[in-house]
Amino acid sequence: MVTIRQVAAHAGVSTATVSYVLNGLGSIPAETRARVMESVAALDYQPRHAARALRGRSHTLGISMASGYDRLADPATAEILAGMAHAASLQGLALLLMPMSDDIAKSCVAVARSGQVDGVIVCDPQPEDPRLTALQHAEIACVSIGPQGHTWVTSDIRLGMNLAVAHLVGLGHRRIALIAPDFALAASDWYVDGFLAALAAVQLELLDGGIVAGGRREADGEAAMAELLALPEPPTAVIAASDELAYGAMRAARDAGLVVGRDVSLMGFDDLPPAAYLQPPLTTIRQPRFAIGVAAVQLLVAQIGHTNLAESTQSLAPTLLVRGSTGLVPPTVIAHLSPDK
Amino acid sequence: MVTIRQVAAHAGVSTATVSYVLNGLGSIPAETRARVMESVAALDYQPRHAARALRGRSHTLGISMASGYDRLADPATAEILAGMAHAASLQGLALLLMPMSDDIAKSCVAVARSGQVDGVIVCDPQPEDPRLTALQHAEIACVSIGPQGHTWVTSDIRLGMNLAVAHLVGLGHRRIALIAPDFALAASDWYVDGFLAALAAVQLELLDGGIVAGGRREADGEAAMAELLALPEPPTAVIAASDELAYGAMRAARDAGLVVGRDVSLMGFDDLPPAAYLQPPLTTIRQPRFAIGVAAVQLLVAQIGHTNLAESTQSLAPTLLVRGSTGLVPPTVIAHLSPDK
DNA sequence: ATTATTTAGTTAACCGTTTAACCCCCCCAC
DNA sequence: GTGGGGGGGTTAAACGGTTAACTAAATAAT
Repeated sequence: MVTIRQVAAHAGVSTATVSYVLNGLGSIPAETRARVMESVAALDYQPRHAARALRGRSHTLGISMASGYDRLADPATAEILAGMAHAASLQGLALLLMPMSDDIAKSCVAVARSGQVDGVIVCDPQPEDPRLTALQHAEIACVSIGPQGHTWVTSDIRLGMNLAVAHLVGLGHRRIALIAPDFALAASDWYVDGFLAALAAVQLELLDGGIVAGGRREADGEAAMAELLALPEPPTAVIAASDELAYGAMRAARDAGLVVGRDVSLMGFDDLPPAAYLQPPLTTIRQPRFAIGVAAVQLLVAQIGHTNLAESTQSLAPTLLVRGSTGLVPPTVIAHLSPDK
Repeated sequence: MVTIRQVAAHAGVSTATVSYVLNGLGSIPAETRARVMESVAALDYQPRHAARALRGRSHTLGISMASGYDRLADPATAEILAGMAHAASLQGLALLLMPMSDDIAKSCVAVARSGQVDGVIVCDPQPEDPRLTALQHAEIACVSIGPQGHTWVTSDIRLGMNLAVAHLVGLGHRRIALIAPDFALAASDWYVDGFLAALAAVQLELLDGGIVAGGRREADGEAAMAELLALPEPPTAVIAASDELAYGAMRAARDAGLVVGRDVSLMGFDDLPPAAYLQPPLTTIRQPRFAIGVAAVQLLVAQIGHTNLAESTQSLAPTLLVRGSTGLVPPTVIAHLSPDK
């Protein structure tokens, strides 16, 4: 193991000089600098991370996953992770997947307090997430992926809902329903609020029974869609608050003998991998997951630099992905509705 | 910041005693142990990771992704990652996503030599991957995900191919073709070899033109399937070496007016998220990705412990997932073939 | 009764960097 | 000629643990 002392001896200078050269500090003339760099190269010197971290920062950001490994295996999470890795690499920072024990909040704070990471990105924060309160109490820099805590970044669900409604209205739909998300979700209100606001923006009234409780799983979407189709005056278009709900909704529609995209329009939210492969391919709102990862790292880095833990939040714009599951409002329905107008 | 010295003072012992208590070493009577633990709790002491790593190991495993963040965003990679996280957590180890620069091999070795990680898991190793040679040269413990280097873990493709062929033969198929994978893939030979071996095992001859060059992308699968269907005596069942190829193959079959699962059987490999949502749902060979991640961590830990870098490889068993894209061989074909027998 | 061993600790030397504080020499201004 | 200032370094004290080597007392063996 080559140490800074050996490099110093080889270059005929003190260890301090070597350190200054390597960190670009102090006033070192080019000639000395070159000599030191030569010795570094000749001895193939690699500074020890632990020794350096013992004084300063670790230059590592921690990623705290909610308990259970399914979150990490989730394609959506993976994309966020990729964004974080990208942004971190640009800054020369490493990312630490924090180990999780039974008590995540405790182990999460322990790793941060041990100085192994300079800050923490909290994934899938629950309302009143114990990790956030613990981290804040320990005065550790942290950013959450989702609207929770003092600093967070998330997808602008309201905007997404607006895009969805506008798209459907553009196709002639007037009777639009919403399959709501799991109410345990931190952003669940945003879907409903956003939907109502979007309807209001185009002066459309909420359908009777036009917002139906959904959930998280495909089966929930199926049940919700069945409920909507059983309505006396069913909607011509349905927005599901997640792709997974939409998968189920599509099955329910098909079971009811309807052709999705023709007889009824259906939209999802998220753009998960299967969306493009459904029959018909699912029109959906793509969440800016990569960008969310990038932004989270940037916010965290900013927070680590200036120790003022100023509140700072960011909602990133999702995008509309038009595929086959949405189409012009069926003519029969238009005929049926026109007398009312 | 509470240090071990403060804990020692509080408990009325030396720092050595505190260290021994915390690490479960030395001969410390229960009474003293309890007193120390009380002080630890009272002062809310958290050992500094860097200080501890400066002498011993870092208790962190590095994960090196091939350049480009798409790999990290890949659902398959995410599942492997989840397995690694699971196994690592059980051992109290953290996982470091190593930052990547232009020269991955160099930055990868640099992080390991800096002691920030005790070993490296190399994902998506290419044939003659520079990371592997560099790591080996630096005598750093490493395991690759894929058959490359001295220690690796991968899916047993040959076994998977056997399962696939056996399944199709069980349905009465005799004319089975293979859409081969990207030949740049480290395990590409295994698909072809495994296919041939599986045919031989049930005394079936390879169809004329029964192995067609595939690739990686969906479009490759589509072209390959079209080629197979244009054969004078087309196969009744087709195995694609990846789900992605199968997606394309399914489209080609549909475009040719065939109903997959009835007129022609189609299988994939991998079981990616869309597979279950295709029409019909894709019968496929599920790779044991989570288990691969677990095994990789275990192999790496073993290698870090005993410094003998003994070669050690592991092929984990994939499983057959029967869905709708495979079915009994069409009766017309049986009729057509029976005279030959 | 004396020696050997075990128990229960302590002391202090590391681990490899960073960085505040200092030093020396030369040049310049007054 | 002397004081001030800066360029180009050096010295040594941190940083916060771990652990080899040692000590002192108690217990066991001969």
